[in-house]
Amino acid sequence: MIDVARSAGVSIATVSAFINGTSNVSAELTRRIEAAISEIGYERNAIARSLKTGATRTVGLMVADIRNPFFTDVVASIQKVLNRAGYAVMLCSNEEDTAMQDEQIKLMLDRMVDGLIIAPAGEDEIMKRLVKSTRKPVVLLDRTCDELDIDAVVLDNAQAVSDATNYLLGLGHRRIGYLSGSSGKSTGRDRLVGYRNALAAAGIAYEPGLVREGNFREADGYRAAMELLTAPERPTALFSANNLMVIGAMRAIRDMGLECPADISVASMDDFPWADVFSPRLTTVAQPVEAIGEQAARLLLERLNGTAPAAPRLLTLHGRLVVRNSCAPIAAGPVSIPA
Amino acid sequence: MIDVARSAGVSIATVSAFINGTSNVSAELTRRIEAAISEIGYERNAIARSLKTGATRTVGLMVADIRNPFFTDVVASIQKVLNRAGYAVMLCSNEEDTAMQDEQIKLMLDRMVDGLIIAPAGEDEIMKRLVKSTRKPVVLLDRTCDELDIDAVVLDNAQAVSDATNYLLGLGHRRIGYLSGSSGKSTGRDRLVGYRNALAAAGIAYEPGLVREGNFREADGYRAAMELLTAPERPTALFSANNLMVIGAMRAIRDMGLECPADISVASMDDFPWADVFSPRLTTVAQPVEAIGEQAARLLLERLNGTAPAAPRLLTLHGRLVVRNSCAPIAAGPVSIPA
DNA sequence: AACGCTAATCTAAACGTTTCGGTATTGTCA
DNA sequence: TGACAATACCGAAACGTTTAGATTAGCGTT
Repeated sequence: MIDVARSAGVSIATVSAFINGTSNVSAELTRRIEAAISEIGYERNAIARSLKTGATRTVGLMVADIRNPFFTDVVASIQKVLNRAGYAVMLCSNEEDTAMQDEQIKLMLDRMVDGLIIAPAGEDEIMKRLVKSTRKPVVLLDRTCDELDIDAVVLDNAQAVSDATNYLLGLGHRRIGYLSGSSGKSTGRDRLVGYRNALAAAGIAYEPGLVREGNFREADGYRAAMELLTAPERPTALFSANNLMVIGAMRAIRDMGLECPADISVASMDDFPWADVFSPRLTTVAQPVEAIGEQAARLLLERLNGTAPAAPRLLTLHGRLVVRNSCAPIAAGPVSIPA
Repeated sequence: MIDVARSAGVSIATVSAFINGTSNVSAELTRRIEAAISEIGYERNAIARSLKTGATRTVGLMVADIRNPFFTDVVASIQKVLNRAGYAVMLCSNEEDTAMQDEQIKLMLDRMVDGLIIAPAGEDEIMKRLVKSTRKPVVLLDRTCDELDIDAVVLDNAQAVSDATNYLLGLGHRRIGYLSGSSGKSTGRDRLVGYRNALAAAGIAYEPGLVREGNFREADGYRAAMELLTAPERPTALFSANNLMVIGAMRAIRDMGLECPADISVASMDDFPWADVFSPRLTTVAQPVEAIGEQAARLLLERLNGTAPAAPRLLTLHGRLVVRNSCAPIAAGPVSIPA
């Protein structure tokens, strides 16, 4: 910039004013500056600018698992609105691990991002301290966090799972195995609540033996489903608290030589783009992924622009049960024991 | 830092030396500086540091489609090795679109990333000029680019598709529909070469009418498959040049009321984690996603460390045909016409 | 006691912007 | 014609580091 100023025979303050449109500069100087810029091939140094202005126009985005199509969709959506607003996004994944999570948050904060959108892997103290002590706006994605009074956008998880459970109940299922997410995450807890609520409303006793906790990964789903399938009294249906675990569950079903839905019904949180072309065509509750991303980005943008109210906002979106053919009706009465 | 220096009664140069371990500082001053740091809660400003050192310890990563599980896996792998080396990654997606691609590259370069890993959406001039004119190291991922003599890691695409085509040929298929990727990308071209090579080696004439070009997205696969399936003489097998298009193809097959593999065989590039638990269990050629990511990250890291040879390196990894049950053998002879 | 050498510390100049306050220059109006 | 305001431009001080080179102190030699 100093070279441009010299070449155009003006001060650097004028060049800066021209570039940023901060104040009027005469036609004559505009011409000379433009000429100098294109001759020199000048490009503004964003680092120096950031140092002076204190903003990087970059936001950090931490998801819980970058390989999970749910998060991928949300990332794409967030990306779109943030880019349109002139922000770049620094992405990372905590791999559903709190230690990793702390590291990643530090990494981003250290890069001086202007704000953060995070899907917490858990509610550990370090992470809480980190987000409480930073002065940058943070919005929670997919999962809330106790003690953190900040913007968040989540699904009405209890309702979503309740809907799915009711559907299974409606088909006559009474022993519904539940592959739960980690109780260390709000999604894990809230979804379980939905299951219990639906059971309670139907007057069915909650049976802890039908619930297995995992950490939302495929391997967890496999293990959990295996335990349920090899138990003395096998459930007639399985509900998985997320998309990755249901794949593990299907693998377990296959390995046990069972057929879905003939031998066991399966339903799950989170939809797949391929769900209605491969068999069994899974019944799922689809999340409004696009909207979740848009809203999270919007909340953050409003904080960054200072157009947000002081009070934290909690946005709750709604899932949609997509019935396909992975659940079969069951004969009335208690569990049918094959002859 | 200036406050820390004042509080510890030393110069800022000494504080800097202590923090960076640049030179020895006495036990006494170390103690005082540490005390001052923790008292003040000082954290180094990475922006100022970058301004001075000219490095951000951030690398830009542009994939072609962030929703494509292939890229997601590669991203996760790159992320892992880059983070371990102390780099953050700024991720974006060009959505298989060259205009978007130019924008994204500018966005990242503007953020002063130290290097770039990109999966080009195409070989447009702007993009070439951009990467030629930047002084930052760039490595190409998944796709090469004419006229760009830089590091790249790709699959042996011709071989991969050739293997799959041979498999289909071995089952007796003679009319193999090919859902091609865009000819504007090296993957699109190289994979088609593999198909033609296999056909040629088997002494089968290449029939352009059996090939439809798409842009690697699900909708393209649907459209392309539909065209092939509604043609007067329908192919007995379909090969899709990538994972997203094969889903579209399966949708088309379903919409046409056909069964796979009974009515038509299907195989595809790129594996899915769920491929062997949902039916039809797709036969695919799996890419070594983890290795691709690792190698790309390694190439870049070596450039950043200055430990790379001057000459550009081209790494070619190999795919692996995973046979499942989406392809059926066909009766010998020409296409069987149902009575 | 003077000297040189090494190690520890400091001073001050960058890095490339933005921005505050000031100075010409011009135009307006009494 | 002189005072005043508005406009266009500039000088220089930040922003928070790193780092080359200067200074100082300590210590062994002679």
